[in-house]
Amino acid sequence: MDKSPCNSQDVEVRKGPWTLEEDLILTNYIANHGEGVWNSLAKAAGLKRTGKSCRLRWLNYLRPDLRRGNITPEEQLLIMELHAKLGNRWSKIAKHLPGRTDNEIKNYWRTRIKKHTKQTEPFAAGSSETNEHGSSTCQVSSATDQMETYCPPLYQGDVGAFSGGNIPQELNENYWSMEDLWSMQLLNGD
DNA sequence: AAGGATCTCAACCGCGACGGG
DNA sequence: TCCCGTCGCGGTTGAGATCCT
Repeated sequence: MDKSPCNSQDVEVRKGPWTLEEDLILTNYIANHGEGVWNSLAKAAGLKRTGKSCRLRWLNYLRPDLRRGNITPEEQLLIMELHAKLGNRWSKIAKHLPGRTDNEIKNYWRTRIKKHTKQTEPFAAGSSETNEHGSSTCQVSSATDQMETYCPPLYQGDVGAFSGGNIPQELNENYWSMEDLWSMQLLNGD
């Protein structure tokens, strides 16, 4: 469909970083006409971008109600809490954090977890055999999975910690308890 | 001061859901 | 009911910035 950039009739599609001029065009257009069907918006605004790209740029960068800058400790806690409940449903999590985007939260989470995983790697390596028989609540199938649904090794095999039975089954399988989150707070140290 | 390693974040990609014709 | 266009989401990548040795 859009895979033929040489097609003479199709306007060539720009990719990569947005220029200031493009930002201005998009912002002005939306200010005047509002958000709409993104594909036609891109064309109507005269941008050589896909509607998808315009949408992303607007939602993640240009929207006037965006809060840019450091995630506050309160927001951090909320993110952790919501991630424990919702998993990687970044857009859902973002809805609870006015002014923050799913992309921002996703990036924030991943870098945090990456850091945390590194910090605890020696432990994880040492206790890796615990996962072999699937005896813990964590289903680690790869390094990536470990990052996404990481369980602090201290709790591995210690399912009894959840014996209160308050954790819904589908959550119990992949996500952290609040205790985990609080302990991570301490590890982060900020 | 230089070079390498690591981190951060904007942007792209692929897929599934949804709605209209 | 099927097909097509569009949207929204989650995962991934790459470039620039920053830190470390």
